[in-house]
Amino acid sequence: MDDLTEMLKGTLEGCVLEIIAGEETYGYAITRRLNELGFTDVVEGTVYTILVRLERNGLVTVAKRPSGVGPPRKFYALNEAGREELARFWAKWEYVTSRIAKLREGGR
Amino acid sequence: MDDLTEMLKGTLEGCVLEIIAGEETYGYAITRRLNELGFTDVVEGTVYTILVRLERNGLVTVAKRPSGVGPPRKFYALNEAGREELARFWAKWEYVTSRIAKLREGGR
DNA sequence: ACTACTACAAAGTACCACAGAGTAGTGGAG
DNA sequence: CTCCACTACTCTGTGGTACTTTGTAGTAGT
Repeated sequence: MDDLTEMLKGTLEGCVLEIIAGEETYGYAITRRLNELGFTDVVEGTVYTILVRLERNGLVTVAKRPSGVGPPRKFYALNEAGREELARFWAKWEYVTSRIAKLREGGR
Repeated sequence: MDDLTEMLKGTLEGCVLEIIAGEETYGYAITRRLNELGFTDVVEGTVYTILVRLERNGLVTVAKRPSGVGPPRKFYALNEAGREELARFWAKWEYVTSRIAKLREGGR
């Protein structure tokens, strides 16, 4: 699928949040997960900026742990604020998708 | 619904395209239509920049007509390239929404 | 050494928001 | 009759945010 960049604005952060909500994980693995899911063009650099933002906004807790196969990993987990933000994200997502569905079917 | 700005990036243009595909229309009316649909914060300025872009990219044809209740309106209609772009937009939209649905249900 | 794994920073781009200016017609106050 | 207010309508400049690109750099196993 060609360039999804613009369409991912504002949603990629929510996706990362959802992935972290599922399990405590780290940047590199999150990137791989997104790639698997079909967001093949997402690279580490993108994910790290999102993670930095999440941390700055106090939505996640961070723990550094040795990896055994490379440099230490920084594991991220959602805190309460993060779960609330995730809920808000899904609410917005549903709102937007429902309006667009309506538009598409020519709804009034 | 609070700030949808970021989530609309990359989709608003497609919405405008879809509206124009439905009927030949003009900027002000498109804005009102989007507002009705639930995108209440979208303002004229935003729509005009999109229309300028569509025209520059050769996706629409333009016709200026007197209005009777104000300055002349610029009516936009999709051309063949515009219809193709719209089809690509929906394909991307379906792709993204399906991947996100998968992510949400914890799909592998 | 080489490769895979992992984190990060800087510069660039695209899209939308905000705010304001400017044009055209209508209806009402004086 | 003129001026003003109001609505409809278009256009432009500035700015913010998020994602991309590109590159650096460090750790550990083969």
